[in-house]
Amino acid sequence: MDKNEIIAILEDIATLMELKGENPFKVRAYRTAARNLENVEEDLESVAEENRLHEIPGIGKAIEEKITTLLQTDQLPFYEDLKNSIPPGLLEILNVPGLGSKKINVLYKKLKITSLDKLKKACEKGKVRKLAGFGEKTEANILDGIAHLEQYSKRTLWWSAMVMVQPIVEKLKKLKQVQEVKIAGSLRRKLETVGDFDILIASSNPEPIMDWFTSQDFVESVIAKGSTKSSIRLNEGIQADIRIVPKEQFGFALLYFTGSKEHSIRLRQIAKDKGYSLNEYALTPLKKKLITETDIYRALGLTYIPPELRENHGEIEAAQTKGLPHLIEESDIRGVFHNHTTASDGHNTLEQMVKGAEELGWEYLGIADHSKSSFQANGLDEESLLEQIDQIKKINRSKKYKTHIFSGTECDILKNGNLDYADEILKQLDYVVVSVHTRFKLDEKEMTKRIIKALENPYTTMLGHMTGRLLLRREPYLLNTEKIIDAAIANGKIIELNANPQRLDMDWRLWHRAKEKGLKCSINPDAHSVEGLEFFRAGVNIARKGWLTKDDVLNAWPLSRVKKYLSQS
DNA sequence: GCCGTTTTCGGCCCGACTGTTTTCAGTCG
Repeated sequence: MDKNEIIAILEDIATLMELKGENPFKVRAYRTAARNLENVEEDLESVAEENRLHEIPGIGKAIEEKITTLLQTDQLPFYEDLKNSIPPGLLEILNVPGLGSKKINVLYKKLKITSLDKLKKACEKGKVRKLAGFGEKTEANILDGIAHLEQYSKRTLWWSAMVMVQPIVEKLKKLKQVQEVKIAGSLRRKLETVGDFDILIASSNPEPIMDWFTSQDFVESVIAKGSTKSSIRLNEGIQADIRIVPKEQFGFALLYFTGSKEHSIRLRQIAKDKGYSLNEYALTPLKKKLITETDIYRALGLTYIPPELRENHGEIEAAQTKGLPHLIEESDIRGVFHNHTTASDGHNTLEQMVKGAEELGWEYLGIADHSKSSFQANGLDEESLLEQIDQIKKINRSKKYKTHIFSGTECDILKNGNLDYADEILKQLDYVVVSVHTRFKLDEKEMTKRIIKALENPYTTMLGHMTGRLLLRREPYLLNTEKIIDAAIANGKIIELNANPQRLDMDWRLWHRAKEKGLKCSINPDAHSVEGLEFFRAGVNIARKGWLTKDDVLNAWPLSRVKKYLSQS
């Protein structure tokens, strides 16, 4: 059993205990343990074998025993008993907004409600409103919640979310009562997908803003409306929360509503250790005026932590010792490598793509059309590829564009780990991206071996979209990421950060440790059109979440350094 | 269930909004 499965079980235990009405602090202990386990980068089995599990924060005697049992036997009687003691339907009821463990317990005990379906019927018959602590409105809200559950429970890609929320922010900025507007929450932290939108406003006159916000065309329904906080549902089905505070509290509120929750909890603990209390309005009893987030971090003995890093993945410790990296920025990008043209499945010609890159001010652009096995993507046969190489040479020589073009390929990794072109072809290219496009269902061992073999090919430059995941659509294929990262480093290969908003692969959670081990990154938009080049911005967001600096990223290097690197690799 | 240079017992982050109540519990972020 691997770490992720154990994390899932610990979280499950927490939820089940919550439903049983267990001591909330006990419940929290399991959640904390699960969360802290996520941050463990060592192999869990070795840690367990060396009896060091209890050294992980939040893991004491009881949870250590449970993890050990799971590692050794793949099962946990305690967990099985817990599951058997609770009707599984109660878990899905937890997803109904407004229903928590207490209310669900009442429903279960008084009305024998064990599923969403039974809950719906009880509401329709008017039984729920008669329960103590429930009423007509609660009943109506439950019915409403069930109706929307399926439709609205989905998360949204960060990129799509920004498209929805930006126009709202722009309109808010124009209201005369609004002094300042900022997007907060997971959107500000640039998480790959978001569940809702948080917007924060500074104003001394909130009522007109709330009236405006809750009455616009983009509002499907108003969930809550108060003088400082309101929640609406957008027509697209996503919840948007707006919070209005006086200007002097804006920094505190921004910090608080940016989160993450885990990061905020750590900050509060640090404040408490220093004899303060931190909330979304102030750091008390400190009298000194703290205006910005930087001021607040400083008062806590920390350097400023960029929102992307606020995940409690070691950023607090680093900020205490002034050890945070100088994160890569959009303006550091000097070109991109993984792009397609009409030669394979792209929508724009080679020259249109180069012109697009030139307009972005880039020094270079890499062309990597599909290889011959990718029939579905009109992959190039050897002859067409050689023609393209010639064409690129001619354009470069003509100096028609300020942007230098590199000849590459996105070469399929065949089932056995061989590449789709022979070495004689590959060696004529400036670089080679290798990717898996077929046979996704191999088992973990075989897939890992396959990819490592491709990384061992001397002509391979970088690995494309490592896990093949499509966010909110397709799970990653099975592979051992640790082994692949190690193999890439051992062979001097780069791993791509595919910046397509649906991919963002390799995941940011893996980058911090990988870069410390020496892995280099290439932020690649996987553009299939000129507009697609813009995806590099989503890639930079994720690179920042992965603690990457411009030195870690090949395509933030100047042309001369890139040329030198590619000629030597 | 975890944790401890005040503690091995008694805490554990904190505030707004809703809907139910007549002063507050539950839920949420």
